[in-house]
Amino acid sequence: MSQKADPSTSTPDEQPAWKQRAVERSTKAAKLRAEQRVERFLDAAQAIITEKGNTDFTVQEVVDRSRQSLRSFYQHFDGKHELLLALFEDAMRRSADQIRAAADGQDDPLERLRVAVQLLFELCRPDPAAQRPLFTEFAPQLLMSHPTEVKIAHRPLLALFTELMEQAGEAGRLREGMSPRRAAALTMSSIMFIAQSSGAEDHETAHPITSDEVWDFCSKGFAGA
Amino acid sequence: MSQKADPSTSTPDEQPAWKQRAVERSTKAAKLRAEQRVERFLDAAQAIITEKGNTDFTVQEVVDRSRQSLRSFYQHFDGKHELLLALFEDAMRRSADQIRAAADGQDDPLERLRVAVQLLFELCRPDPAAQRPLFTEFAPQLLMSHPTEVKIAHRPLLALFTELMEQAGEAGRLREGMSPRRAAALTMSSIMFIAQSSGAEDHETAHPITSDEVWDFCSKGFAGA
DNA sequence: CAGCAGTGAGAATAACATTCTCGTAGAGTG
DNA sequence: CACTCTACGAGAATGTTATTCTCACTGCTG
Repeated sequence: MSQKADPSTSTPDEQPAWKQRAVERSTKAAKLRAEQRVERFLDAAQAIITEKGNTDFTVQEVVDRSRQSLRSFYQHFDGKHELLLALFEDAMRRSADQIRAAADGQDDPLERLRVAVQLLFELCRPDPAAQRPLFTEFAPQLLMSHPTEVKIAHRPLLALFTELMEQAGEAGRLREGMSPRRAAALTMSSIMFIAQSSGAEDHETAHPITSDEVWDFCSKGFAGA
Repeated sequence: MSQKADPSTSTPDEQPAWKQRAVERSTKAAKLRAEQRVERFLDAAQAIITEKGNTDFTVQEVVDRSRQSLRSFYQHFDGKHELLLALFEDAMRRSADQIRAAADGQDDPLERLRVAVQLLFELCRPDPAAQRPLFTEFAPQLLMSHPTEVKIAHRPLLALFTELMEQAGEAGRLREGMSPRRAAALTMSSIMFIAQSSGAEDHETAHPITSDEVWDFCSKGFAGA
């Protein structure tokens, strides 16, 4: 459709460097503006979520709050879906940083893991009070509709846990034949779902599962000798 | 609002036996018809889900398929939500039965548990081919919007796993101080979420987690000596 | 037969996400 | 400065669903 003359190279995608730079200069400003607008949408959405405590906001609300327009919103996002995804990724990244920081306070590899496991558990828990990562609320839904994107969002956390598992492995604290990567993935999944399930406890035989129990379970399983 | 004369008893809810029976007789037919209609809605919805492989049907589709009317649908269900919940509970119950049957084929308590764990894992796994319990697709979403109802739906399965854990415990195969009930809850949560996460693998470092790995993880954890 | 509860058919409503139209302000360019 | 071109704001228009409402009918029961 838009192929212009380009007889010199076999890779029409890659323009000569000078042209790239020229275009870039011409684009930089626009790009910057775009980023600012995206940022405003993101901030507005984050604020609304924190206020309302859930992710049931309308696009209109975000638009109004950010003092921009629907027109603009859909120019920058493929849809509400992408906005949520962006926020989710961000929250995941922040959580990973927070957990890493907490784990770094420990010397023993297993202790580091324990801290990480327990903190992740607390962060994923549906806490009515602390609206911090209420994204855990819509994460499960996302997990089904866009598993690939969720995997990407989980990456920072997975990387962190894999590191911690590797350290434990080098210290000979991992079970034989246990791949650090697998162990990390399995542990993360377990923690996150258990946290979700432990949401509304209070029924019949009191279920308030504690982070200690979770750690115990993940590290040692349920089987005896 | 509707209080009629009832000078004889302090419990206006309990009518004399003859009246109860009269009402019952008068009601029985209606009740039967209602049940049939509900059943038709349920069957129609189940059929559509199995066909389409997901739960994105419209109420209208169910109504058309069951040859009834919207009017009737909302007379029998509080909304689409209740329909899904009913189907979900049903699927859970059936799965529990299936797993129990499979586990009964084993003698050793731990083997029973292994079979149960692995089968549950397979059942919860998002299999594009087998549409059987595709309810796992919307279960996570439900988990957030109506945790209480989900808990109720999980009950049969939880009961089964608790039984199996107790048997293992009596055989001295459970870890010290491990409550069968807790072990069951933790194990179930882990399996179900891991199954979900293992959905779209195929990226980078091949993640096709197997049921063996899940069993290994749940039973022994990741920690070494 | 009259009344009533349940029903079918389908229009009306409500909420949203998403798209589209029109008019404008600002940046880059000559 | 005048011109063009792009992104933007404001908000109307569309499309999809769930949910409710209206009207007419039907089968039962007294």
